[in-house]
Amino acid sequence: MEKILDLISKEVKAAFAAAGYSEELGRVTISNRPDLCEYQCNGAMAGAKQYKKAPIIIANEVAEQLAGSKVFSQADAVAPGFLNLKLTESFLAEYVRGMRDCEKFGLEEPERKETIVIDYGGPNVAKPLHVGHLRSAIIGESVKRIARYMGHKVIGDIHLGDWGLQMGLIMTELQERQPELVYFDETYTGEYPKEAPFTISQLEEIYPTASGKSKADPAYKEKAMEATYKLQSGVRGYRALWEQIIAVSVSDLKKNYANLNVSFDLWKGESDVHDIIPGMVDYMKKNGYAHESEGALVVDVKEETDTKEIPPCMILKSDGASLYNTTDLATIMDRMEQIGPDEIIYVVDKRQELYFEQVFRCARKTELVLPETKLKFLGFGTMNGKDGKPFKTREGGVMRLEHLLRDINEEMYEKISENASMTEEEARATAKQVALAAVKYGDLSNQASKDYIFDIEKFSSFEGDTGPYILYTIVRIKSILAKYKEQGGDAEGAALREAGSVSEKELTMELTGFNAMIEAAFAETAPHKVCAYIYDLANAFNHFYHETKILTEENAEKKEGWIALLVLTRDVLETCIDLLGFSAPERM
RNA sequence: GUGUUCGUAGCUCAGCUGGAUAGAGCAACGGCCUUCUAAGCCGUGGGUCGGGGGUUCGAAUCCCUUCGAGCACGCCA
Repeated sequence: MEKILDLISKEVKAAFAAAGYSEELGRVTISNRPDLCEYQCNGAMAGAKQYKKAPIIIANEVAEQLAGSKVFSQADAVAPGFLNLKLTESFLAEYVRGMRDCEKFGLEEPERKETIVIDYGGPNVAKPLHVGHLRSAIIGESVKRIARYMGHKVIGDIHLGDWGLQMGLIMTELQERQPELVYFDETYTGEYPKEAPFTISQLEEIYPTASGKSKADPAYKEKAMEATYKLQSGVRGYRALWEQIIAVSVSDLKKNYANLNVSFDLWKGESDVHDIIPGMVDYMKKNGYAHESEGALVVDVKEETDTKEIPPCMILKSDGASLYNTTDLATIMDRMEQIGPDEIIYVVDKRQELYFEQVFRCARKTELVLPETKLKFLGFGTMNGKDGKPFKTREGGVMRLEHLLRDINEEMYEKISENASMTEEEARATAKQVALAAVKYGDLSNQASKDYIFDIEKFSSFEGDTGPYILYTIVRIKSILAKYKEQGGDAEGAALREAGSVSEKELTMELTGFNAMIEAAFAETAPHKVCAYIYDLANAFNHFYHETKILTEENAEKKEGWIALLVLTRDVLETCIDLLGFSAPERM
């Protein structure tokens, strides 16, 4: 379906043309003076100079053309040259009926279905998820869902940190503790045990211990580097042990991400591209892209238009070892070969922006990607505590994601058990659902690129612009619809009718903005636009709700129309929160 | 130092592809529950959009400048 603003603009453009002016002036926007009109067009003022006429004269001429329009019940020229517009109820009802009968509420399929890889999550194996991983997961998941809803083919890749020195450190520490393990016996040729010789909590404790030891003890570090080398050169026992570490860690990560309602299509990691790195480096050397600088192998990525010196992209360190750049470039190469995406989006801490700029330029220059391949950096800001400083536990340490969620779930459970009469089981489940909405909405309603204050009291509050408020609105609608059905009504089959009150019309108009909002949220990778939209929609609904007694309405036709409007509102709201990555309970 | 992002109500944030009187939420104050969930709704107060200059019929929005804050800047990831 065409977006409603385009449809209206078409009408006004025709009027401009008929009055002898350029069509371009007829662009319509949503009114910023809702007390005066619903939509407005400012083209008369823009065209005043070109046509050497007072804007109000132009506006009047256009308004005359619009008289008797089936779209506008009102089209007034107002000083100094605004064109104030109101829609006819019939046009609006027609549009909203079309919306309901469409697959995705009138959202059109994209002209070209693109393949998009979204790189988010980025946890490290054997390290617990902490609050720093929260934003990438929440934002990435939402961006993925929005792109998919748009009709694109979207692949979410977690991009695990599963290679390199950290793995060597863990294995070294394991060897210290359990030297008798067969993995370390290089003469062993048999099968390795299926059961891992450690649990996830042991693993999580081992890494920081090993990391600490290697800093204090050079010999220990040497051993870790050797272990890393053995792993990377494919020594059987080390590979087998590494696989165990990955397996234990990944199953724990899956559990944690599932609690966040986040899922990945690919669980690829840095290790997956290890084997293709030498070939890539050769290719860069042979084609003259890479050269030596201060002992390291680099690719220059400066451009003439730069306002600042951009350092070269390093491919190999002066000791010949690969580094993060190398892995990321190899990952791009791998993705181009395996998937061939039109676009890759990185949902990463914004502090890495310059780094990714280098990588992107390097990938382009070395033709790892096609000229038309889009590489997008979606940087997010820091999650701060109420003091405005990076979020910490009360003790000043890094907060584990698990603990954060546990605390919020508990707090929400207490609130819910105060109000509602539910079984403990239902209250627990509802609390979890509401808590997730609180956290996600709290994050996503801010622009991703900005730092934000993680204020759990604010987010989980039942008042104001919060996730719980959105859920509450949905639950209200569901409750009415359930009662309607109890009375024998057919809610899903109810027919929409023309709006009979201001609040009903406003709610309807809010609904019509859905497709344009989704397109904007996708184009700008901006989930916060979805939040802003559902907040307005929820407000419009609650306003309507308080003015309208639905179930007690005598006029059956009116009642049915309202029910139909509620069904559509519920469906749009639930679709939107699904795009944000959470869901609503039946009651709360 | 260079670059970059940002500065909007007491607090947290929208608005920024230029349009009328700059919007929400929280906090404060005042109303509305025998009626579909008051986790709601309605209202009041609160602003030199950091300062200055420019472009424009018209600027929170675009340009310049200045002050302040965060962040980044080749062998970490």
